[in-house]
Amino acid sequence: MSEVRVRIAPSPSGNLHVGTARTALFNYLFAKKNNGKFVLRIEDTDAERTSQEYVDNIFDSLKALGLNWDEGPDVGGNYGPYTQSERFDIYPKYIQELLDKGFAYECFCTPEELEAEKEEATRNKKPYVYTRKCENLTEEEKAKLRAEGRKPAIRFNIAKAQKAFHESSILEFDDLVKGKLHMDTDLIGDFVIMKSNGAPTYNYAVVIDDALMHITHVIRGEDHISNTYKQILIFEALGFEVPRFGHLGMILAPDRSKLSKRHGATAVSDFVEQGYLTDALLNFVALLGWAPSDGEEIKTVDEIAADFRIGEISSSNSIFEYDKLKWMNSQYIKKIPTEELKEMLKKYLTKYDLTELTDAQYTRMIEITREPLTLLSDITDAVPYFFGGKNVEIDPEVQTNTIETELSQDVLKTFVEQAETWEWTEENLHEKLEAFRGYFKEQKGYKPKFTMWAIRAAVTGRTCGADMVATLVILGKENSLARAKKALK
RNA sequence: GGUGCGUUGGAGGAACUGGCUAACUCGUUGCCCUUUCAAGGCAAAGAUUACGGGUUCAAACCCCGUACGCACUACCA
Repeated sequence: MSEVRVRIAPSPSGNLHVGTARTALFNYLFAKKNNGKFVLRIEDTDAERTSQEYVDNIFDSLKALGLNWDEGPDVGGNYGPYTQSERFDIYPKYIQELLDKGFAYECFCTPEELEAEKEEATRNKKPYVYTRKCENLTEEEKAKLRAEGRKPAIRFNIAKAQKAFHESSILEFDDLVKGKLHMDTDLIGDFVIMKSNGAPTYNYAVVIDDALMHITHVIRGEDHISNTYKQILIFEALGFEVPRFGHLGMILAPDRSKLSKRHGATAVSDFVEQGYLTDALLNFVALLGWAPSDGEEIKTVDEIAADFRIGEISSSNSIFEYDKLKWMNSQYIKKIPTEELKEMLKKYLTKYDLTELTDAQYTRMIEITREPLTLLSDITDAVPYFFGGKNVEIDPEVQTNTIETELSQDVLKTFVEQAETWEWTEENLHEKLEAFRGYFKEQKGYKPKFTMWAIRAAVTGRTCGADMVATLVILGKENSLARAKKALK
């Protein structure tokens, strides 16, 4: 059997979508599993919707995900170029072949005429299929239309191709994930393969590219199922070997509609910006439609590749559950060594003056605040009180409900007096505060929790946060006590 | 409207070619731990496998119908 070659062919009309990322992943896994090649092709035939910015985003996102391609626009390969707009000169040749073989014909219909036909059909509640009125135009008729200045589009002759290679009008293929799929080709209109401006259309260009790039397996979203029949026929008409196809279910938003911006992040770069780890995103997306055989969900791409079988992919749509992604992200964050994490988090701490802290203090701060992080960006709101020296912003509610209570004032007064003499190390403070809590509990019946709350509220302006002892040490005795004093009435 | 694909607890999903009380993970709830919030540990609740028929000793798995969802139905990709 020849080498397995798969491809991902995004259209640069937007940033790389998670759905595309998942498709890319499954292609990548399939290639890896079968020792094949993973090809990246940019489908930018529609110049109007395409932009270089998106091309860059696609490259960057795929790279960030670790989905490295063996052949592509930047790395090259034996079957380039890998950007459709650079392949425009190779498309006409096969159009001519199709024309010569009688599998395609020129169509002079105007958009208005087509539109009218369509309306007519919907008015009569008939399914619309192109009428093929240009199929048998004589040379004279064509010349006349050309003389009028009309430029023809080229249409593919479905019926002819179907008849040439199949016994009935039913076209069937064996899908890698969905099994046998079929369609009555009489219901497919003769579609345009080359626009009147000379540009190839999607369904035509993919076939030429896939054939010339020797793609053996086409794994893509199920929104392409209906295109598959058209494409198979072109492959056959041109005498190309037909690749195997595999169609994945779609990814839907929690409300079962298409995943769109209003649901939150949709592009890989959006997720990254929001503080998601690409490894977590990739792992999560792999679980949409696929399940590990050992039930262990947190897995590296290599582990997934080893366990991956295309036929086991679920063929139904799946819902993108942000909650589970968040959980997975938190699991991945936990695995990152602090040394690494503290660098990664700097990106989310730009609103603070990091020079206020020594490297040791900064490291300690990350150590004590990293535990509850779900998103990297959560760090931003978790650490404001480590900055600002003697001043800290107090939450108004905390001010009235916690700091100004009699209990808190009592605790703080004693704290300020006693702490003045304490040696300001974590070890020592730990002991001292334990005794401190014990004292209030025994003498006044204050719950340890409330005693600590008083101190925490005064020093951090909040009632919840990182480990209190470590926080005090990072802030230093001077700053800590200054804040505590300020809280006294 | 037509065509195609799909439907297992709130979500992801397991259950090999029909055979035990329908896994596991997220979420939810409760408990524990505790200087707070989390995290972590433990436990529980939650499914007559969309619905209705049929085949069979036996069906989530096979067949038929219904409903619902999604996709496609472009000189977009």
